[in-house]
Amino acid sequence: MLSKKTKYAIRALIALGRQFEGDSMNILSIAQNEKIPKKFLEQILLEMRNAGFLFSIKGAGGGYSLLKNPKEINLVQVMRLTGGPIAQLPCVSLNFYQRCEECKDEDSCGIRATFVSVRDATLKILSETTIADLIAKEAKISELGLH
Amino acid sequence: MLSKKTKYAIRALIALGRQFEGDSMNILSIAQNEKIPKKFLEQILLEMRNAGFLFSIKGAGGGYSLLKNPKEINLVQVMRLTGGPIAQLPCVSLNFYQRCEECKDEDSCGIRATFVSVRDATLKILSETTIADLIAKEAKISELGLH
DNA sequence: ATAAAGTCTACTAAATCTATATATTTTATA
DNA sequence: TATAAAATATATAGATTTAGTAGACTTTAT
Repeated sequence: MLSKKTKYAIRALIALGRQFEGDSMNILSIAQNEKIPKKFLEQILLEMRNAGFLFSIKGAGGGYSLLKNPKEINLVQVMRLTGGPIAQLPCVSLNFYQRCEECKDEDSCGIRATFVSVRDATLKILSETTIADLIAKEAKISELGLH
Repeated sequence: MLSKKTKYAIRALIALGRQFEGDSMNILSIAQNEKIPKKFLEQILLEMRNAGFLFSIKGAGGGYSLLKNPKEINLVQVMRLTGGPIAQLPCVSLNFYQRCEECKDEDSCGIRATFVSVRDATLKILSETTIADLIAKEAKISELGLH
């Protein structure tokens, strides 16, 4: 399951991505627009800032802006940053690997092999989807009035 | 993340599948062979019994056996039974749908669209993988001594 | 000086997951 | 027929994770 934290992070990046190279946005306005609890969002933005995705200005009139181009941020990066593993099994995770305690032999484990496939399929989709793609999709549909 | 419950359920089905149409197995021996906490396994087997996957005999000499052919049990069925949703987002789940509170419009939501793709890719793999496949893979490799 | 805004750390509350406990029922068999 | 093996059923405990809140601090524009 995608955590709310990750979902909020993606939504915040979309909001900031729409303003890429434009004005900065403050936490409160993102929180209100995206319906994210403000204090929770603070933590999330801070983490993304410390990871080099965002730039911030303190003080009155301050706020956040996106440092990286939305085209260069894909969902794998965001999920790894905020949500931990993408894999559904620890023994299959590339970045958060943990052996199953009860496992007799990883190489012959059919469950593991299956979830390696699931992981790879997931990784493919998420690595090919960028914040720019999400912005484009949302803009396109609302502009056409298709909803 | 796949819960331990689901992982244990699959492992138990593999163990029972190896004996399909043969002798029944008791909880204790499955628990020991597969390194699953016995009391936890009891609950899991009971659930699968009540869902029509297993047949049980009470009393001394009793135990569990598989009712369905291992070829007819795929991982989607098992996961739905023991683990709940397969989707990574509630708003994308076929069987456990829940709207995102903060969602403005599902049709234009790029996050949602992405995770529909992830769900479908996952569903495809899991629905094509049966208990029989897992048994075959494990048997094949251990027989060849490849590990 | 004041208010707006980000920073940082700690904490709490709720939910979920994992596992255990206890009592009951059923059945084979010595 | 007493005993032990084994499943059934429900309740509960403990641990972990997730989500959200609180509060004190720093920085900066006006």
